[in-house]
Amino acid sequence: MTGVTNGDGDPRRAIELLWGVSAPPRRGPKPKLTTADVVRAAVALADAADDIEAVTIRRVAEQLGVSPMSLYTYVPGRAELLDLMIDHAHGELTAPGQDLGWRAALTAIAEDQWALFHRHPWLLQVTTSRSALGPHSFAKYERELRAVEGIGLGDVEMDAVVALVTGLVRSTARSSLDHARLVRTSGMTDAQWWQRAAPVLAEIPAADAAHYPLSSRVGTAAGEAHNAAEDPAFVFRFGLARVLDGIEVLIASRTAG
Amino acid sequence: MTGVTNGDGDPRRAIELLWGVSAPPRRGPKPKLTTADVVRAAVALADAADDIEAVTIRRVAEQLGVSPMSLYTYVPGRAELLDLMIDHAHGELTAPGQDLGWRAALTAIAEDQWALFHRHPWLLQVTTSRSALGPHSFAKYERELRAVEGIGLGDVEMDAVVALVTGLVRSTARSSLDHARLVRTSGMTDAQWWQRAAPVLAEIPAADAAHYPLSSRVGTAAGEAHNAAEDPAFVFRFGLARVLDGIEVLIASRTAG
DNA sequence: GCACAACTCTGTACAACGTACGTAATTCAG
DNA sequence: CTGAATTACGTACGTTGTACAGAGTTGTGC
Repeated sequence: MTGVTNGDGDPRRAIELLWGVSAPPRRGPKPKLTTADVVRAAVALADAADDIEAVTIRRVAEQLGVSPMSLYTYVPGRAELLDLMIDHAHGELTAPGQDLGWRAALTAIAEDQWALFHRHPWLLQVTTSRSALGPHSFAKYERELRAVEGIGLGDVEMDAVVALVTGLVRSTARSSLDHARLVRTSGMTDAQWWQRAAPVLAEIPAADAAHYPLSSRVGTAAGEAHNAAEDPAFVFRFGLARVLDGIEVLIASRTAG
Repeated sequence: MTGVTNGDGDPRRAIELLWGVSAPPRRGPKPKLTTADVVRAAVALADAADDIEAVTIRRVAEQLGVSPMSLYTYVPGRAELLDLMIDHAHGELTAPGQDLGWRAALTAIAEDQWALFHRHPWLLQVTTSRSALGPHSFAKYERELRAVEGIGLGDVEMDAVVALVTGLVRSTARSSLDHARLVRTSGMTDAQWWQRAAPVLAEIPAADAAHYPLSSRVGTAAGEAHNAAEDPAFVFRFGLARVLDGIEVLIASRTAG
């Protein structure tokens, strides 16, 4: 994994690939594949392994029965392939029902994204870049804005509200998925892990519960309530309710004036 | 580009390193270094490069004037080194002032973390779960809980409120830093990138503004308001205000009952 | 029909990574 | 003084993205 992302960041090629508007070749051998084939194979690999690191040029090529270097015919590099994967996955998002009201619409959007992230956990392992402005990502933003249209917010506020809600989903889904991945790769549940960690911590005077009274009380209570050290699904729905309440306060202040 | 995972190894060794309680060696050559030296060098590298990928065993060793394999004397592996780096950085966090009230205290904590993430952007490149068990991470959680202690919330709610606020900081700071890194590595500002991307998008019928009326209107408005395609600092403070308002609604409902 | 340009596909190669392994050097307990 | 413990290091393996050069394939202009 060399950290250097090749590519001067040429928008033309990236956008053409995302929108599928590259002209078909006029000469040369018939391509064995399409860019979409490569993207689908990469998504399948990431899904199966529950890990974006499983998406290597060599493995995608192998899955497609083609030499590694051939992939560079369809995709400029690995970074751009990840961008394409993201927009591909965003195509699975759906529109909320009509005339739901902003609160129900935002809730539906948030739940939809929450589910998407759990279907494709690798989405949250990729830092999105500018070139991820494909058709499905565009449509996603448009739907999000439609949910808060005409409720008394200014344009800048609409953008911020949408960023706030989607950010909450990303943040809590990331916790959820990182945690699930950790349980899977370590082979230990939270309880099992704590069972091994607790005696070690107990030997350390500085880690005594007396030094961290709230942590030990609240941490224990939360752990027992959720049957785990953390419960991101609870934080997601709890947080969404708080955020929506907060947005309601803002709307009330706007429409009251 | 892709994420970086930290430790899932043996809890005992990991915890001993985090709390610095390993017994000094009784025989053998004097160690040239300490674990803290290694952690400091790694943090310096990550800070300087603004990238966790710069922290390679080989480079840390070079910085310390030591062979790569010697580092394994002080640290079980790269994953555990990342754990240690995180707790080390958490040591820079400060306590909010006394008797501020929950709202000011949570705001101070959020701003403190926002600043920390901007001082050490690599913190958000490492996926953290169970290993937040060092002394400074413990203290961080304790301070967060203290901010919402005694305001009428139950233990489980206190935990959720704290997770909500810190999640907001992480989410918006991540946007901010990913964006800054992108500008740096691509050498293009948002405006410059759009200047090159716009003509390409204009050639694509499906990408016409008529298909995305709200996106084009709101996106333009937000872009002009912030002088950039996105302004995570604004979303952070806007979002924090909404979240605090939402928490206030919850507190009111608790104390009213 | 033919030459050539355009295009696909592949093999080889390189630099970088984490780290397993074996070994030499150093220090202290007995 | 000997042996055990510990540090330090050189070598080596398997992995990664992808640059490069060349071979094979096809449509176009003549």
